[in-house]
Parts: sequence; C-alpha cells; structure tokens
Amino acid sequence: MTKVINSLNLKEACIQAAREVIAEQGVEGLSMRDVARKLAISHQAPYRHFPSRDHLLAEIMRRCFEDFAEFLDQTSKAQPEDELGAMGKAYMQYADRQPLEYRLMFGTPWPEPADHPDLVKHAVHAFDLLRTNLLIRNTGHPDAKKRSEFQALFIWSSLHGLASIKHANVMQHLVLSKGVENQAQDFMLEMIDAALMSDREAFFERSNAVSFPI
Amino acid sequence: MTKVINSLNLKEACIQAAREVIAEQGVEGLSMRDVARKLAISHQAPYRHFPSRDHLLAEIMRRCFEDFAEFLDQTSKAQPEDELGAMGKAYMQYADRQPLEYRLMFGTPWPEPADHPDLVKHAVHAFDLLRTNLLIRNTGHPDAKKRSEFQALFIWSSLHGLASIKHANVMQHLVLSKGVENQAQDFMLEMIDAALMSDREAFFERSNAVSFPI
DNA sequence: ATATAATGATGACAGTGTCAACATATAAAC
DNA sequence: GTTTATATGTTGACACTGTCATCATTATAT
Repeated sequence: MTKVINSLNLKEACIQAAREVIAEQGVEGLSMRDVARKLAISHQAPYRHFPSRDHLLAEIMRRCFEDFAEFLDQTSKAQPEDELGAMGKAYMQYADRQPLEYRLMFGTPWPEPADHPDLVKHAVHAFDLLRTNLLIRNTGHPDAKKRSEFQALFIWSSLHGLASIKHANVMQHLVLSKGVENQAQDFMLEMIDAALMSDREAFFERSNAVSFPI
Repeated sequence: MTKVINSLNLKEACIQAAREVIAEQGVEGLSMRDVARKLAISHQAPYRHFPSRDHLLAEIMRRCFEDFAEFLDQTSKAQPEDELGAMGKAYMQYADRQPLEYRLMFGTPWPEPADHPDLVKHAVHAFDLLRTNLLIRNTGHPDAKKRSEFQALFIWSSLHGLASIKHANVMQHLVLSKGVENQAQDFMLEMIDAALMSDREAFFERSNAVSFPI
C-alpha cells in the first residue's frame, strides 16, 4: 500500500524529499531537481508549490524552529527545579543530535526575512522561551525586562557559539588537552551560571533588595 | 601607468579580484568566471594558479586569519594593563568592521581541512593568541593548561556567538528594549569577566593559594 | 637553438535555478 | 451535466556555474 502522491500531498512530499537530500548531502547539496528526481516528477513540478528554492528552504527552516522550540520547552518544563539549566543542556543536545537541522537554522545564510515572515516568527518564538524564562527568574529586579534580554542574548550567544564551533569540527585541530573537547560544554554551562550568579549577587549587595529572591 | 598583469602577479590579481567580488556579492556570489571576467582573461586562466574554487577561497581565508590574528595581537599588546579585555573588544571590533572577512572565516562552510593545511595552521594560531594569554593569566594555578583551554573555548564561543548573531541581522526581529542591541556587547564582555573572576575566586577560597595572583 | 615546462585560450559537458508555453485534471458556475 | 476557469504537471529552453580535455603560446633550461 504505497503512498499515492497527488496534488494534495505533493507539497508535503517535496518537503520530505528535500529533508532527505539535506540529510544525505547537506544544505548546499540540495537542488530543486534533486527533489523532483526523488519523487519521479518533472523538474518544474515543485515550483507549483514553492515559488523558489529559497521558499522551500524557508519552510523547512520554519519547521525546524518549531520542533526546536518544542523540544526546548518540553525539556525545560520537565525539570522545574532548574528550568534554565535544563534549557541550556537541551539546546546543546539538540545541536548534537540534529546537526543538520541545527546547521540549517543557525549555520545557513538566511533568505530575505521580509519574504518569509513565518520563518522569522517561529525563530523569535524559540528565543522568547529563553527570554521569558529569564524574565520570571528576574522577578523583583528593577529593569527586569532589559536585564532578561541582556542575559538571554549572552546565553544564546555562548551556546550558539560553542555549538557552531563544535559543528565546524575545528576543535580537533586545536590540539587540546585530554578531555577538554568533551568537557567544554559542561564548563561553559558552569561559566554561564557563574556569570548570572555574580551579577545577581552584585545587585543584591548594592541595593540590599531582599525582595529579589535567589 | 596601469598595472601589467603577467603570470607573476596574475595569481595575486585573482585573489584581489575575488575579494572584490566577495565584497560586492558575498561569498556565495563568488564564481571563478567572475574573477576571470574582472581581469579580462579566459575563464580557465585562474585554474593555472588555483586547482579549484575551494583552493582560491582557502587562500583568501588563510590571509584573513593572518590579518585577524595580527589585529588581535597588536590591539591587545597595545593595552598591557588589560590584554584580555582588549582582545575581546578587538575581536568584536573586527567582526563589526570587516564583516565580509569575518563571515568568510567563521560563517562559511570550510573546505576539507586536510586539503588546506595552511588555512588550519593560521586559524589555530589566532586561537592560540587567546589560549596563550589565558595561560599566562593562570600562572600558578594547577592544571593551568587545561583551565586556559576551557576558558579560551568559553570566551571564543561567546564572542563568536554574539558576532554571528549580529551578522545574521536577527536582533532587529526580537523586539528588544531600547539600547539592548547596542549594549549587548558590553554586557557580554562584563559577563565573561564576571565568570572568569568568580572561577578564580572559587579556587582562591578553596586552596588558599596565595601564589595565585589576581 | 632546441627541448621542455609553465601558462593562457577555446570548446565542451553536466549540472543548476527558473522563465515560457503547453497539456491535463480538478473545481466552480451556470 | 456541460462548460468555463483555475490549479497543477510536463516539456523545452536560457543563462549561468565548475571543471575536464585540448590546443596555442610563452618563458625557461639545457
């Protein structure tokens, strides 16, 4: 009972085929004609559902962000005693386990954002998970909003930086001491924690603000 | 007195032309035939000096790392009272002022490293500037080597992460509070400093190691 | 001066994204 | 139910790419 590909699910089939090609040859290796060949349709058929290669790619990226955000959300909520730490670990876990998806979202030159508003929306939503979490954590702090955004950018930058370094396979050329490559992630999460903590303590000392909880 | 392009400097001219194309159209827009057209030579002439497009690109990347490393080195040495902080600022400054070069080094899929050993060598050298600086800073600390590598990876990740986020022009979509986008870099440098400091203090308290200087 | 190696030019091939034109199948309107 | 319109799929073409094979020229070494 093979799946019948008609006009209703050809769009979906294109996306699926494209993801397979990406999994096999990377984003750069994806061509519209590959997709068509994989589905045994004419090379122009995909264009009836996607105006351009960028649009197909943007739709795939959008879905990746959707999955990514849900993964972050689920994982952190499953660990209420340390949501932020869990989210950090989850971020790196996703980058490890879904390298192609991660590369697609964060390592590929984005198409013109104005042409793909849905992509932007879902990407921002993923960031908002982090921002919201920090906002709650910063409850009671004056300028909690701004502060949360700074912290969110800091955390995101650090995680993304390490993920993309890992991803570039460049660490193996740095001749690092034994264990450093594997432990780098834990060290980094500790450093992020330390930075947030010291910032919190500095505020606490300055303002004597007992209303700002640990 | 126009410059005569002969076989001696055609290689150099190719590199220059390629950099111009990259400056105009980005890395993705660079084609060997563009280079040839720009120099009014046949489309195969560049191949006498570069076995492939990747090799031309690798040579340009190598030079970027050379420039980048020297910039980091000069800037930090010019500020001996805070070499590390200066290096951090210099890193972000370079990413700001030479976005195309930065993108080329850190945002473009690398060619097979085994085929371009010189590229790897120069890239590692840039990292070593940071690593060495931290090693000196950690003098007296047991496991200073490993510790320095952890810290170097942490710092590099954070800086690279923020730089690449800035480059992706994604911050404008996050609807950040006023001033956050511009101040994010300073905040991040402070956080890095705080993280390193807290790590240092933790050790100092634990071991009572008076030999480990501030 | 001659042989050899380096360099440049021309043409070809397979690959790409995508426009234009045509064919068919599905859906809407009457 | 027939006709019209719209959506979808196919075929062919164009300009572009990287790069191979081949030929012409130039510079170098003997």
